[in-house]
Amino acid sequence: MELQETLRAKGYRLTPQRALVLEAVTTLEHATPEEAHSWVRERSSGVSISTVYRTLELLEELGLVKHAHLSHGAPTYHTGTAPEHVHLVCRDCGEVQEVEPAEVAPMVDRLRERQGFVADVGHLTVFGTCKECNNR
Amino acid sequence: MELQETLRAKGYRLTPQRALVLEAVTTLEHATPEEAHSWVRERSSGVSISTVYRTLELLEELGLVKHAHLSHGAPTYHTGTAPEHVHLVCRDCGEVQEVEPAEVAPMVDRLRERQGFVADVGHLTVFGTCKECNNR
DNA sequence: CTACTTGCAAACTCTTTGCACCATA
DNA sequence: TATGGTGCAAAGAGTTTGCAAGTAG
Repeated sequence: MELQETLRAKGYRLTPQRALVLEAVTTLEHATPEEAHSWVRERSSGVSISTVYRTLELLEELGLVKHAHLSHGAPTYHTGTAPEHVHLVCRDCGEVQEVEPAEVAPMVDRLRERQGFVADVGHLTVFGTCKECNNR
Repeated sequence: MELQETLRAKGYRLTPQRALVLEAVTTLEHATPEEAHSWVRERSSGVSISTVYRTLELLEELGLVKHAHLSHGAPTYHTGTAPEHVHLVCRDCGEVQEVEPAEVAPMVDRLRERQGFVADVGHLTVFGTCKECNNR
């Protein structure tokens, strides 16, 4: 199993909790720590929220998950192995859309060329108003 | 005074606290609620942090200030009348750069055309690594 | 076995809210 | 003087941490 190896490579152990948290993030696709915790608890009721936080941090360090800020509150995690995508968050209806990095590529290229700044596209969240809300 | 009028137009009152908070944001250019509070306190020691939060929310509603998320923690406020700008935040050194909306205009246009999504450029923060950190 | 992990509870940071008193218009 | 505003303290989210007990390797 890949998780096992990735953990062991850095001296960490594979525990049921860690496997569950990773599975939660993978399954839910976008999960806050709270949501991941609920999902995990349905399978194994004793897992504490602290472990979820610790595990998410660990998985992120290992590159297995990434997070983005889609609201003012909690961050949302998604698998780090999934294709990168940019989040569009509508401030009126709260809807979250995912778009391909190609949509923002012109900006990324420009920033790299003119500012020497390399954008982390996978972490990018654009706030604004969606199509539906603009037509109201 | 402009602040006075803007407030009164919506039935709000001009108080010394409100004037101070706006002045803090204008002077500091980028201030977290905490930083604005400190600044205000140097002038008027009794002002409470709750008032700062309440005032920032109010000023934002009036369009006099805007906020962006430049770190995982507190939001930073800046005057809403200043020219819009995009924030580039380096995750290695923490430096915050401001660039003109023109830098991201191609992305904004593309999102509007293809997704019907109107981006709020003034709120946009791009995380990544800056020129200096890339050359290390 | 033993070092790494976990659960629990407490602590912490940032922000919001209820309420009695205060001050603007 | 009538609202709207303020300070204070307490309550809430979200997150982190110390520590004793548990467990993977």
